[in-house]
Amino acid sequence: MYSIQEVSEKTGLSAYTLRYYEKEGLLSNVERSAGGFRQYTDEDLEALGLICCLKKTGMPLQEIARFVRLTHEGSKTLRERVEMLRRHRESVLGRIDEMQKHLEKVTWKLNFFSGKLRAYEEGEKKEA
Amino acid sequence: MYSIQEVSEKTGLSAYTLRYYEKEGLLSNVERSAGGFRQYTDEDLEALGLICCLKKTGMPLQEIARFVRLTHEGSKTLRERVEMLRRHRESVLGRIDEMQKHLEKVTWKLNFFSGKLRAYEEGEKKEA
DNA sequence: CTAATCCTTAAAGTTAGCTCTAAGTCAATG
DNA sequence: CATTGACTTAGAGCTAACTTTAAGGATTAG
Repeated sequence: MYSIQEVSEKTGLSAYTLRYYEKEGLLSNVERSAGGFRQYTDEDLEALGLICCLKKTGMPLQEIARFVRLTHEGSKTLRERVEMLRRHRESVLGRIDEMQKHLEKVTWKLNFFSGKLRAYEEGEKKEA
Repeated sequence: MYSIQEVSEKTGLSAYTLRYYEKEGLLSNVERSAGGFRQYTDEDLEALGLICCLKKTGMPLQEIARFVRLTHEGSKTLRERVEMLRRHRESVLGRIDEMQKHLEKVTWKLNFFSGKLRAYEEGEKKEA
């Protein structure tokens, strides 16, 4: 059982954000202490792991919330969830691919300017 | 020479966005017709290519604007520009790497749920 | 000539994803 | 028992990157 502060440290998400996520339906059924304090279980941390993973790969919070809702509806939504993950996976693959293409251009530009810089510094040396 | 509309079509950026980018200093010295209409040259398109590339790899507009400003200041800023590109390249590499790691988890989850789905559909068949 | 396109400034509106504050109460720790 | 930290709701504020509107005027292509 972890306090909101501990989970914040473990996940890198602020306590504000954790409450916000809960409000937005990304995380549900978080247990409470007798006094009403959130008590996160290891399962919650697991779930947060998936959430962060989906978020970091660019899935919008709304869609993550939908995924979580479907999960709570049980097996009859399995097809839909698999479909969501499949599409998301495709989109991530696409974005990685795009990034790599753009990276080539960045690298090219970097080399280009590095060359210019070397030439320029040669020029400076001569002047000195 | 291309009209703003044509450039919009070529780049996928709206005319609004093109004017906005100009205002923010991402694109400068765009030529004008006698009547004041923007007339983009092939060079401008080139520059837009780099801008889009940097943007798509996650560089904030402010930083792109800085890069463009430095470019206009000539060779004495070469070192700084090379440094910017070098750092940006590193950050892109890092993000691609992170994405790939997260992708593995997505793939794993997808396979996991696919398995569950198959089992579930088997169950359905038996019932029918 | 006329319809379609472009121009301007200034500012408001939008979306996503937080981030923080207020105001007041309650719980846990030493 | 005092201090620290958590709780609530509701709403304001923030950043980035647009997007749109308003209002009026000028230009260009066919």
